[in-house]
Amino acid sequence: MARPTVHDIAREAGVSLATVDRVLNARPGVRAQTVSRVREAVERLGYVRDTYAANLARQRHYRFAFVLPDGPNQFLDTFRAALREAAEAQAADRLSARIEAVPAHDPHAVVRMLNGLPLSRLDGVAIMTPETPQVRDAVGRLKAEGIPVVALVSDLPNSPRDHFVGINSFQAGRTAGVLMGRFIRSDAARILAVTNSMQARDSIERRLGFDQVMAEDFPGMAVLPSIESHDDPERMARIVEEAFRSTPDIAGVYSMGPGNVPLLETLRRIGRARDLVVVAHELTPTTRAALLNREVDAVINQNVGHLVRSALRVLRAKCDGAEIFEAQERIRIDIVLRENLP
Amino acid sequence: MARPTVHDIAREAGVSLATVDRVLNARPGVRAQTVSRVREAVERLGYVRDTYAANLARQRHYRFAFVLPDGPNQFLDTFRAALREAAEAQAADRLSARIEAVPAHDPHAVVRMLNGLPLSRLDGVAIMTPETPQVRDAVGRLKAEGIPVVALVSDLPNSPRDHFVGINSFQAGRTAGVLMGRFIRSDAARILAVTNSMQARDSIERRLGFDQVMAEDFPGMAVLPSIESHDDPERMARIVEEAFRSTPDIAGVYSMGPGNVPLLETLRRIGRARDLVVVAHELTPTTRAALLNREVDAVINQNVGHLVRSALRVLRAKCDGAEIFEAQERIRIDIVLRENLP
DNA sequence: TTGTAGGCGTTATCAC
DNA sequence: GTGATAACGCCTACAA
Repeated sequence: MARPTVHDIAREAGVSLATVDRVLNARPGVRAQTVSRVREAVERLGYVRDTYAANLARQRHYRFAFVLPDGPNQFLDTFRAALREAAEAQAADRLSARIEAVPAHDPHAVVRMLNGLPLSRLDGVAIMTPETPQVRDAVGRLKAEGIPVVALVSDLPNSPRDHFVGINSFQAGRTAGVLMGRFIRSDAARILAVTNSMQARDSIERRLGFDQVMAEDFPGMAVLPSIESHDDPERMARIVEEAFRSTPDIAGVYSMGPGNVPLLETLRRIGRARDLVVVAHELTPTTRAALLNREVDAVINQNVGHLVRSALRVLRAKCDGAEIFEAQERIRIDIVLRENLP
Repeated sequence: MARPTVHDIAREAGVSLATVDRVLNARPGVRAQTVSRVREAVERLGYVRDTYAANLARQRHYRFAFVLPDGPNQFLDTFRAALREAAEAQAADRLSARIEAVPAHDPHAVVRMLNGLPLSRLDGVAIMTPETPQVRDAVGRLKAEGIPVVALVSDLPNSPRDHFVGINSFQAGRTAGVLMGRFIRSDAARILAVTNSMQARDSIERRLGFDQVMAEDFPGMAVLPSIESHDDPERMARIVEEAFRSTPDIAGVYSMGPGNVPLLETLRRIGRARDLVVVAHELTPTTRAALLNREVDAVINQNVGHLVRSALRVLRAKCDGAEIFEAQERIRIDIVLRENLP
């Protein structure tokens, strides 16, 4: 009636505990015949290993490093908060997650950080950074040392990372596009696309998806060339004002990157904050407030809690050599409107 | 450097293991002074209980029953599949979840089931059923026996259930409403609202939310009185055809309940499947296919995986007398379009 | 190739 | 009130 243990298997198979353990953990030094005797007993009794006991005996612990860009960014703030919270909640489960901050926009700093990680006291690494050849190599070195690596939010597709935790930017852009097209109540319209930098692959892919939907489903609408703030609020104000001056019939704004604070301020200043359809990415205090006061119409979001928990689960699974449960790890593209704001 | 254990606490506080355990588990029979000595040691060393070891020593296991309506329903099918999957994945963590099927639309059967549950072999119950006074009493009896109870998908707000796992139907209706209003490209339109039964509280609340948004934000649109299929496909066909005959200028259909298969078949038959804005609830094989072929424009969804995992986590927490992590347990109202289909 | 004995960190059952 | 001591189920030296 009660769950069978290794003792039951041992008795059933007529061998000792150690032999059962060797078979269960696929260790060498057991005769093929004995192996199958044990396997049969496992099968017959319906044995499932007790992970609590196993982890206890193994003295297993998971020490992870999260290499994240530093600097002021509301998305990153909420992400870091979610990570700290999750790490704290799982401390009792022998998990620790350190945040390793790296100056944003400094690819060399990321590489230095990755190469300087204390490999002997580390069981996995999560990295949020744009891909460069040097980053790729650094990931390769970590993998060569046997350390699991996951890419976070921004994929490193040409590196040997084990897994990507995040959403497909192209699909996210398509989702933004269809909302823009359907929310604008006229068939012909001009749309302004804004980001910090079109160097970032995220922005490129989002724009690609956005344009694709526009071309397919809203042929009367035209998306203007992307304007770039380079993370400079004053530049943002200038280029947005300029765009509205030279193209007054803009009906929608697609904010592909960060910088929603200066963007919305500028729209407010020029008196266009309420009559436009605005679609932005990432739910932050700013976009949340803007949804509530109807300055932003839709936010395309990736839930930071999910990102964090998924990264932790995947790293754990990779450490244990366990399968990951794909369906659970797929990060959804959330559409957040004023009405379904969490 | 390594994590402190109860042994370290005992040494630090100058007491024995047993005393430390008594303090940690708030058991009686320890002098107040000794208690604070131990507490201080815990504080000083930063001790956190190892859940693996604790669960092992306690021989803790979690046996849950899920009381679910039987009968053909795509949402329930996906829900049951998700439950089986989650239960299997957590079998190694000493969790078992049985599904107790109950004839749908038979309140007495639910009550009989609840009253007949083997209380001595049960650590928690999740219930998906409409609220009736008898159900309320049955939940009361379970609680009186000390068994944690969660309501699933459909809340039992007047019962002493510990927690509700699901979404707010009113908000879900508002979300459907705003999508309908914004997706219809004219300012004046008639909208057909369909469900199986307006007896169900879910449908009532969804309709309420839907109407509220319509009145507030789309004053030119009119929602027709809800039509009810009573779970009869032929009746569904008849009433929908009739509605379109008597009101040909319908521009949108809001499907509040189950029955999307006969609804879509009927729309197809009368040649209206592609020119309407259709908003439905719950992502199922039918609504998924309809999103892909553009017969349905938006689906309001509650992720079954989340529902299941949340219910399991909450029941576990209640068994352990632990706090639940609210943010993680809030089920989101997912908006699913063709573009962000998972 | 197989078995024995002890330990992982916590809890529970005894004595004192 | 308090303290030894033996589980819990699994893993791992080391011995045979």
